Amino acid sequence: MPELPEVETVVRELRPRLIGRTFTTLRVGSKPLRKRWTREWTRQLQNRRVLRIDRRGKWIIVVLSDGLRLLIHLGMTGQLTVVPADSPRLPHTHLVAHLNGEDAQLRFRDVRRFGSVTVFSDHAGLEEFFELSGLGPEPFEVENQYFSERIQGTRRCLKAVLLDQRVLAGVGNIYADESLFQARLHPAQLGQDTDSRQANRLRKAIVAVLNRAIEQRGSSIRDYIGASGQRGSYQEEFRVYQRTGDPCPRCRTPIRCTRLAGRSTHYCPSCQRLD
DNA sequence: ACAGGATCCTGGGGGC
DNA sequence: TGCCCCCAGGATCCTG
Repeated sequence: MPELPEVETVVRELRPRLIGRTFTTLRVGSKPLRKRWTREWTRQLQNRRVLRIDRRGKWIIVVLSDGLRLLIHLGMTGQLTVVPADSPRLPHTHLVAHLNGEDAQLRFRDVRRFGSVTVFSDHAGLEEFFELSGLGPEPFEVENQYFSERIQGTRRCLKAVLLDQRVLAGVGNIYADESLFQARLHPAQLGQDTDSRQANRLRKAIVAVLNRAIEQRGSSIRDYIGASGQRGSYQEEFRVYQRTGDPCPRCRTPIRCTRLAGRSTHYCPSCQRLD
């Protein structure tokens, strides 16, 4: 569910609520997430203090004392919130970490359990994990040449390339569609048929769309909420995503929906031509 | 090597 | 109202 803007919003809202505080008691649910929880992780996290919170693509990194790293992925329906300890515990809450000081808890809730929570002993261990998964660069730091080469070097369609976390880290189904619309590129266009001018346009569109979405604290379609429990509002600015049949905001042609790379894909058949 | 499809899981909505 | 099917913001494994 959550893509880069949603994850960035969670991280920004976690920082003032978590940094400087210590995990005291940890409670773990019985149902497994993508990675099964170990007793060792509970032991490691106990009495560790939160020093910093970072984001890499759709990953949340909680840096704790003694180099420990708590790595979290929200999957499709993950929610990471800091709430008063006495607030009702909702169903599908898989991890509760009690915080010292004020009576608050960090909670991880995930209905579909596509999310994951993992612990790494140090910076090197986490970097090795990212290395192994081939996680690509942050969209904001990408150079034109790198992006063009990655796009032109594949026979996959642009939609599939944007969803590939090894090319860019953080773009998902919503922002892929919105960025392709902004760049006026057809989602089914093949990477190898894309010239560098178009690739550059796409790169710029991605950055602009992501930045605007972050300003709006991400998109809340159904499950997504930030660390404070607040919803995002970028869904009100969707121009193609989930707007099948609506008039294109540029040319009034009805927005079309098709299936690409196994995902529903929204585009304007008139503004986004396949050449 | 690469691309596309199936899979993991739960809940909500539409059609009958 | 009930049932069945399809769909959903993601990542990973398998197949051809």
